[in-house]
Amino acid sequence: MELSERKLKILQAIITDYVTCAEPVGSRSIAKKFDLGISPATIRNEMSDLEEMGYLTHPHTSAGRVPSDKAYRLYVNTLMMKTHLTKVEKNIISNRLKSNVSEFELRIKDAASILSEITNLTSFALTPTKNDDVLKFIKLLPVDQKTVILMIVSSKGKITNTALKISVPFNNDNLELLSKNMTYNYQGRTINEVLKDSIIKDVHLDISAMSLLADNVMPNFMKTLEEMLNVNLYMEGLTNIFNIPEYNDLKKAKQFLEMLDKKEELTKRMLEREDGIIVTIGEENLDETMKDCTVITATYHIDGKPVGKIGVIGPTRMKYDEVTSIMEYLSENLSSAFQLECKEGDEEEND
Amino acid sequence: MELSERKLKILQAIITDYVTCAEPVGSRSIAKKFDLGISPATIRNEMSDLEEMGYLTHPHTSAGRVPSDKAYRLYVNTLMMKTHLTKVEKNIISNRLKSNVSEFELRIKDAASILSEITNLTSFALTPTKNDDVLKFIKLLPVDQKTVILMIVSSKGKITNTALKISVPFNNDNLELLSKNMTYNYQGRTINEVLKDSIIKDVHLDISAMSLLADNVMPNFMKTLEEMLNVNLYMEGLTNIFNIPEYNDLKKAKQFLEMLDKKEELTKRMLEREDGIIVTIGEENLDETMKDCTVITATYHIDGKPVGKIGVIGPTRMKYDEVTSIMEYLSENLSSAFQLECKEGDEEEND
DNA sequence: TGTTAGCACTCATCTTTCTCGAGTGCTAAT
DNA sequence: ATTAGCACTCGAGAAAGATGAGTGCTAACA
Repeated sequence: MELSERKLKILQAIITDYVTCAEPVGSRSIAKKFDLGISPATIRNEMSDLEEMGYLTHPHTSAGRVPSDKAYRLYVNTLMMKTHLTKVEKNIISNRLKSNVSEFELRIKDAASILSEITNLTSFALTPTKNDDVLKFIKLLPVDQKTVILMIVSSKGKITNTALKISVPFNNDNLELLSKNMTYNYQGRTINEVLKDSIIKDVHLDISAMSLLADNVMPNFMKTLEEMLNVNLYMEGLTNIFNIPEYNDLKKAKQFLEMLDKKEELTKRMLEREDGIIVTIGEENLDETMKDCTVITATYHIDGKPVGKIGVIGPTRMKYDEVTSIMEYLSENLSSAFQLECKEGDEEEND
Repeated sequence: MELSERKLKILQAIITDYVTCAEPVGSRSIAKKFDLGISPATIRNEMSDLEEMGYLTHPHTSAGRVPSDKAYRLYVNTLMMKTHLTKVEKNIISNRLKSNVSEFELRIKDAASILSEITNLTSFALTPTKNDDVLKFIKLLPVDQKTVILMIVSSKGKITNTALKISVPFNNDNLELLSKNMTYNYQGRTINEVLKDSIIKDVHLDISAMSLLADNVMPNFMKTLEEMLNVNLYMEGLTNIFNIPEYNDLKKAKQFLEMLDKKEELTKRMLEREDGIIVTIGEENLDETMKDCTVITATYHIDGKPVGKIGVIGPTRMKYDEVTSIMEYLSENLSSAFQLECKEGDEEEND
């Protein structure tokens, strides 16, 4: 059987209706709401065909039709049109992203926040992966007689520091020398390289006092590098699911929230996804617990490279057109927000 | 009417039973489970008295009795005995706090995590307030020709830094001079003082080039200080409520989660609470949305000063003895974990 | 041949009724 | 003062019935 123009129109009508009303759609209501020029009976026949073809399902005999995952897939791939965000929506997004917050992570969290507010879905944001982030310089700063701050700056402007308790005596010159030595050794290498390549794991220094200091610093340096690789996951709008009919049931809501509670797993799954706007609908999700959800992710960029993701999770019944449009706009805006701060900047040797 | 010894015993029995079973307690089951040497009929009479006195309530005629907030209050104040944590529990707590995580905030979050896992309640942790944290030194470090890192170290070892884009030319000497100047001006002052005292908001420098640089740096310095004052709230074990009979109802669960979603408000409320182990039961909570919850908070210390809080939120029916004991042990452990890292250290002038 | 009206049939949902039993409160006996 | 006995209450859950949206089929129509 083929998908005639009319079948497509009917399918689109059903999806449109179901997405907003969340109730199985009957032939009569389609005939009334959409001016297709055909009677309920005809629509019924077509619906029956569409069901046979796998685009619709039937909760039970006397209920209307519900779009299947396959139908949503078709809709996303070919039927749906990009919606244009209103100026108001655009303004909300760009204004809120124009952040009066200087902290990087907070802004990413904020992006997730905006996303959940506009879509009324549960959203998340992943902080950038630093896999191919190269070290720029390493600096040790004295705090007091036993404490040193280890500061690591990477090319993407990520700064990390840790206060270290040092058990051996040291002075400014020592620290300065070690800083330079470490910078010289690790500059331009990715964090992964430094961590994996055991050859360069030790800084060899002639003076024994310095060597002792290095012994104190190196384990913490490595630990800090490891922590730099961590990706954070922020979730927002968790309670939104209570307003979604699909989860109007304690068990379902519980399952949903418990799924999202496993943050490490979720993070892993999301990192695996390709770049760009990716939509996975129901059964398409590899994760068993997500088989009745739709996940949409978008990528944001720093220095033109995709480094992090934002996304939404919700029922398969969602306004795909609106949500994807919003995410596209939001991720682009987020990228350019970072662009302003983190542009170019790869000069060498400046401390 | 007076609370005879026997009435207290019965009340205690009812509380003990209700706290574990979550079902209204009948006279017969008390007589059976607790060897009080009196018959159900006698217990019924006493129960009737206890109800009159406000310690018990009656969902309906044919149901057993349920302890009131007043009963729990009595229990917490006088009836309850401190439970001793088992070695296993103690080990779990101290091992997990022995953190292989260097980042300060993560460890606090981890404490909340432990708390929710052991109590099966929803827990939270507040990061330290930095109200009376004094600035130790300020340092500006060059990254590239347009970027400078502003680093602020406070006495409690809190380090913050921000990458600043600078629109005027600068060199190492400039930065060094400005760093020293700022350190000299703000060292030893609390963040609040620096923020409020408008007199010292500007660093006055003779050389005009330096003045321009300072103009670039100061707004960000102030912004960063403001952000340093922020207290973070971490919540853990949100989905635990789904295992609590009291919230076995979509509406209740929703209300609960939505209450916790208002993080700013919650943070404020929790900061207002006194130090030490504080228990507020049901109606005792000022917040309307918490009138059927119990909140317990404990304080952790840095340098002997109470600076942050951990807490649990759950139904008024909870194991007060266990939970408070756990929280006491946990908060003490958390304090001493920080003690190790943040001890003394108040020397001056070292950069 | 495609479209439509008509009608019997289905089945989830809502409401009502009924039954069951845990637990009380009262009374009278100990 | 305590307790046994018994009638009474009332929520919870099961069973039965009513409702109505929506289908699927058939036969008539263009």
